[in-house]
Order: sequence, then C-alpha cells, then structure tokens
Amino acid sequence: MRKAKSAAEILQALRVRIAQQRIAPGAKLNETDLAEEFGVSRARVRDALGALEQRGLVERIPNRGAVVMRLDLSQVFHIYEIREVLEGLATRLATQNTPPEAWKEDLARFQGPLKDLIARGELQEYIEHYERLRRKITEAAKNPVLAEMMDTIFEKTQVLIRRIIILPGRAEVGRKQHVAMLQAMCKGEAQEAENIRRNGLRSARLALEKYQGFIL
Amino acid sequence: MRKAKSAAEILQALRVRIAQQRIAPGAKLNETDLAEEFGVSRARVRDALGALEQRGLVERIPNRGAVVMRLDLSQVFHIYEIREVLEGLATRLATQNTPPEAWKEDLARFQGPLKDLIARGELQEYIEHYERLRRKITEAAKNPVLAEMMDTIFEKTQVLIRRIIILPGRAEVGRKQHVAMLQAMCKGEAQEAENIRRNGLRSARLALEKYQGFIL
DNA sequence: GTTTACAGGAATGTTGACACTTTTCCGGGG
DNA sequence: CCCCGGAAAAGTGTCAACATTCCTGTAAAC
Repeated sequence: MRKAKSAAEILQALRVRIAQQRIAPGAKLNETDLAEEFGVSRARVRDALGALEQRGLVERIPNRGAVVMRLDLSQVFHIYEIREVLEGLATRLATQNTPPEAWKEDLARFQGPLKDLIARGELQEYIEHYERLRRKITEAAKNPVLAEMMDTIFEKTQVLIRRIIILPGRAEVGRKQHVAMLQAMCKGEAQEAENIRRNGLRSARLALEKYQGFIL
Repeated sequence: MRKAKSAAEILQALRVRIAQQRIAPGAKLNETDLAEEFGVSRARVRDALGALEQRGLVERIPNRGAVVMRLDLSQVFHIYEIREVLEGLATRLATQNTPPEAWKEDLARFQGPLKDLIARGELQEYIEHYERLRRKITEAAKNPVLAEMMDTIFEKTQVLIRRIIILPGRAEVGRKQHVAMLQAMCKGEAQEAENIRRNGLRSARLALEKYQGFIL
C-alpha cells in the first residue's frame, strides 16, 4: 500500500502502465486492488477509470469492470490515418513558428549519431531520441488543443512503435525520412516539411499493413 | 423532476445544452440541482461532469464546481487549424470510399436550392443542409476514430457557425467552396477535394480573424 | 463423463451521510 | 457610507456501508 495519491496521479500512473504494457491488453482492472495499492478509496479509482474510459484506453462492461482496450488492426490503421494529418500539421506549424536554426542540432543528430545507433541495433535509445524530437515539434507548434489530441491518439498505439521499428529496414527508412523532414525545416519550408512527415507516416502504415501478420 | 436517466443520457443532454448555449459559457453547473432535475443521485451527475471535463466542455475548479468552458479567441483558431486537416482527411477518405455518383444529388442541392436559400437569407435552413452533408461525409470516411475526434472538436465551436455565417458574403463564399469540393468528389478526385476543403476552412478561419471584434 | 442447477463468494454499482471548503449574509466598527 | 470579521448556509469532495450482478465451485442427474 503506497502513499495516498490524488485522482489525477492515479490516472497518470495507469496511463503509463497501459502504454508500457505493464498491464496487458484485455486484462481486467480490479477496483478494490487498485484502491488498496494506491492507498485511496474505491471512489477515487472509479473516477480514474471513468477518465480512462473517456480516453478510450479501457472499456467498461457493466457489472464486470474495466478491461484494457485491445486494439484490432483496423483501428490501428484508422489511427495512423489521423496521425498522418495531425503530425503533418504539427510539423508545419513548428516550422512556421521557429527560426530554422533551431532544428540544426536535431538534423545533425539524426544524420550522425543516430545512424550509428541503428546500425548497432540500439533501437531503444533511438526510440527515445525519436520521441524527444516528437515532443519538441509538438511544443513548437504552439497549439495546446493539437498537443492534447496528439497525445491521446499517440498513446493508443505507443506499444506498436517497438514492433514496427524492428521490421526489416524500417528504422533506417524512418531515420532518412526524419533527415529529409529536418532539412526542409532548416530551410523554413513548412509546406514541404508537412508533406514529408505525412509521407513518412503513410509508409509506416503501409509497412504495418504488409507485415501485419507478424505484429498482431 | 423528470424521469430517471442513465449517466450516458445525462451526458448527452448536457452536451446539447452546452452546444446550443442553453447554458451560457462561464455558468456554473450545480450538482444538486441537476441531480434533482434528472431524477438521479448526485454521483451519477458527477460522473457525467467528469466526462464533460475530459471532453473539455467544462472546467472543474476544486471545491467550486464545474463551469462551462469559455473559449477565448486563440483557442478557436487552434481548433480551426485542426479542423482544417481533419475535415480535409475525412473528405479525401469519403471520396475514395464512395462511388462518385453518390455526391451528385448533394452537388445539385448546393448549386440550386441552397443558393436561393442564402439569397433569401434563410440561413438556419442552410446550416441544417450544411451539417447534413458534413455528417454524410464523416460517415462515408468510415473511420470511427476520426468521427469521434471530429465530433468532440466540432462541438466546441458549434456555437460560432451561426456567427460566422452572417458575416458579409460569408455564406455564399462557403457555398461556392462546397460546390467546388463536391464537383471534385463527383469526379473522384480525392486529393483535390481534400485541398479544397482545407482551403475552405482556412478562409473561414481568416474571416474569423478579420471580424473577430464582431464575433466575440 | 458431461451437463445442469444451485449456493457461496467476489466484484461492481449505488446510495446516503459526513467532512471540508467556499460563499453569503449580518452586525459592528472605523 | 464603506469595510471588515464571523457565523450560518450552501455546495462540493470523500468515504463506508449496502444492494445487485456476475463468476466459481460443488454436487447431483442424465
């Protein structure tokens, strides 16, 4: 029984657990157990579960409790179609709002060190750099509503990144696309950067489609 | 005290009330009153308020209750930036998923009768046709996740449509853009339709920017 | 051996009461 | 007249107990 936490903290804790698959898809969330673990009353846990339900991370079946949402393939494609346009928009806005020099160091990182990382198969570290750039772009877009939407939709498929990136040649393809995108951003070509980002996510979706049997 | 309703029904009822501004922005939602009105316990109302909070329709201030979210101008622009790409995507998907003939009758309606409607100032009826087409496109896109997102983001600015449409010449401009979009859809040119829809929403945003003093 | 009925247990849904915070109202003082 | 306590009222946050539903295991019947 840990220290008592607020409802928001419980929500956040469960979000990362689900994103990291520390709770498996389809697993049941026991209200009583969670209440005891977090040191709060069941009502608080229920609030958090309600929020998770609204975010589409769990499904609540009447009288049977909350289970972690299990996403089927079609849903994943739907999400990737949306990510295509949302992240494209974020890229364009970030390019427009930021002086081009700001992306120089990111470009250098993706051209040099990260290439070696991928070659050596250090994918976990590569993922961390990828997510860092993604956050930087999201913030630079300066659109809180967009940031919120991207978060809620991204966390649904976060678990898939690790599986996509190990597909044959996929990591290197993604890196090259990021280099091209960052080059456009360094030149201040917002529209071009948006197009590149969109194409990048579309190719990721197509790779998913091709290898779907190996992923789900 | 009406008939007892489920939590989902209360949520829906409050959603439409807020969308129609039957509850003014900034107004406080009294839990006890709502519970009595809907004939349910306060806990149910609290669940519904929690859902509204997650959707960004109300803001909950500790120990002071839930107030209807009051959207400032910057937020409106942020939302329109997102609508631009989301509705553009929906238009492209709808065009790809549907035989071109399906849009013929909509095109005819926007070319003929609706032009007269606008000329006669029957804006309310025009809005209804507009929203009907919008729903049809959303469904034809066959992407439930996208539909859900468009709904949640659209309902935040729904109240503004009536104010934008009365701007000088705005209704007619919007109609012409819809005609152009539907012509592209009738020819099966999905990419072109997406671009037209995006430009249409951008021009609406610019009109908002220009006349912001008259609207908020 | 399989199936069905039933009882016990476990988990969720619901309610009402209680504690705490904020607001309001009233009276006194400056 | 205005302003400042302070107590009462109203409203929200929290909790624990109760009701209901669902799952499990056992035993009997076919």
